[in-house]
Amino acid sequence: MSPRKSAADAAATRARILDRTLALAVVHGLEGVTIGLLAEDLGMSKAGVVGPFGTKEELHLAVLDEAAERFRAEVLAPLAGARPGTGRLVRAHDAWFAYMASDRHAGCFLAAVAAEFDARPGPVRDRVREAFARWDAFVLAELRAALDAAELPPDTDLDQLRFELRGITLAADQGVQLWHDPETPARAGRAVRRLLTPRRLP
Amino acid sequence: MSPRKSAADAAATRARILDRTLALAVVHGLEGVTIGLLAEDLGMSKAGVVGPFGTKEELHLAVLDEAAERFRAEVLAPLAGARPGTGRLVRAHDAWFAYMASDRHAGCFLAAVAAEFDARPGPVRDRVREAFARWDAFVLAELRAALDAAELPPDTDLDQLRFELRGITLAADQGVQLWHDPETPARAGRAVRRLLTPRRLP
DNA sequence: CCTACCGATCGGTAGG
DNA sequence: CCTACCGATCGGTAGG
Repeated sequence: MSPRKSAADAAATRARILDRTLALAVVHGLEGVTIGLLAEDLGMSKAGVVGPFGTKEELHLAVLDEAAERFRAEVLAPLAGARPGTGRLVRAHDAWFAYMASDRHAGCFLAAVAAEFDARPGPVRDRVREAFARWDAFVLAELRAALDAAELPPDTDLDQLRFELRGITLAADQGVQLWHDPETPARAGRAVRRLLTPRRLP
Repeated sequence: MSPRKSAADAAATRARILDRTLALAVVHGLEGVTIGLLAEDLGMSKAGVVGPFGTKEELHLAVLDEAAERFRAEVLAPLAGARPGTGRLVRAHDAWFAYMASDRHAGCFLAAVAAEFDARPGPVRDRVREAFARWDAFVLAELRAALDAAELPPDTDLDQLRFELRGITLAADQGVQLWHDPETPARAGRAVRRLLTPRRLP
């Protein structure tokens, strides 16, 4: 407990811990962010770091939620008013690619944790799956709207398209994170357009 | 040193250690395979595990080479006699997707380590990059051969195609590892064909 | 390739 | 949110 602090102070401390955990996890992986490393980084005691969350795993889950929320706020929220369909889906991907290339890596973080925990059943893997499943649901809804609006050929395999869009985002993630290729966002944007823009036959 | 063992025995021990390290790293990540875990799994002492390699990092590098060699032997070697071009490139991807769906995961392992170490400069990241760069070189050579044989339109952006093929393999990896979707290899194969098969205009 | 051991660090708790 | 502390495990080494 923190008897000297108000509820607002406690929430601010929690937010600081989540922010640094996210930043360190991008480098070291979620499992690599030890309580000790985090305590030193924050200039706090280990007990102070774990306290607000209970256990390291609860902290992990809170960081995943924080990353998902940042991603939603930065990539999806600005498009809330636009009309569903290929146009908004292309812009959503462009926003993601720009977000990747910035120094804020919530999306890359989720992809990295997906790879880190894909063979380890448990609440962390479940939470990452849920984050990806929410994105998939968004993509499929946009594709269905596009199909209804005849922006895509009527026989389009939407699941196939969703799979290929996922591929482009993962390749973009690798292009940014592993290769530091500055052309990645543009290349990924072109790939999305190749997939979603109907081929006009001459 | 192991004064009671012949050189052949020493090599067999080394191979056993590498085999188990690879299997455990698929689950726990490369950093998650501690010397103690490995020693218990192998029924050996920690000194016996580290000895043949010197340090844990040398063991890591040896495992990366082992994975790259297995991948080469299982996916690329069988296609050595075929003619370069889109046909062989499609078959190489199909072989990779089938390999993913098997219980042998050297390819997935390399992708996982790429994500695990992409923000950690050092020899491990360098080695993973080299493995991916070798695959990229193969892909680009096939694409150039395809272009020379007019299997692709003359204005094809080969780097763009290489990027999109990388995306398909990463999406396939996630489909198998995170989602356990049995349709993944077929779906990924279709994606590769959509990309490499020239669109015949009516 | 084993035993025995090293200092450092792990996640976490008791108590304030 | 801190100090002080717990047993367990970390990577690695000395010596055989």
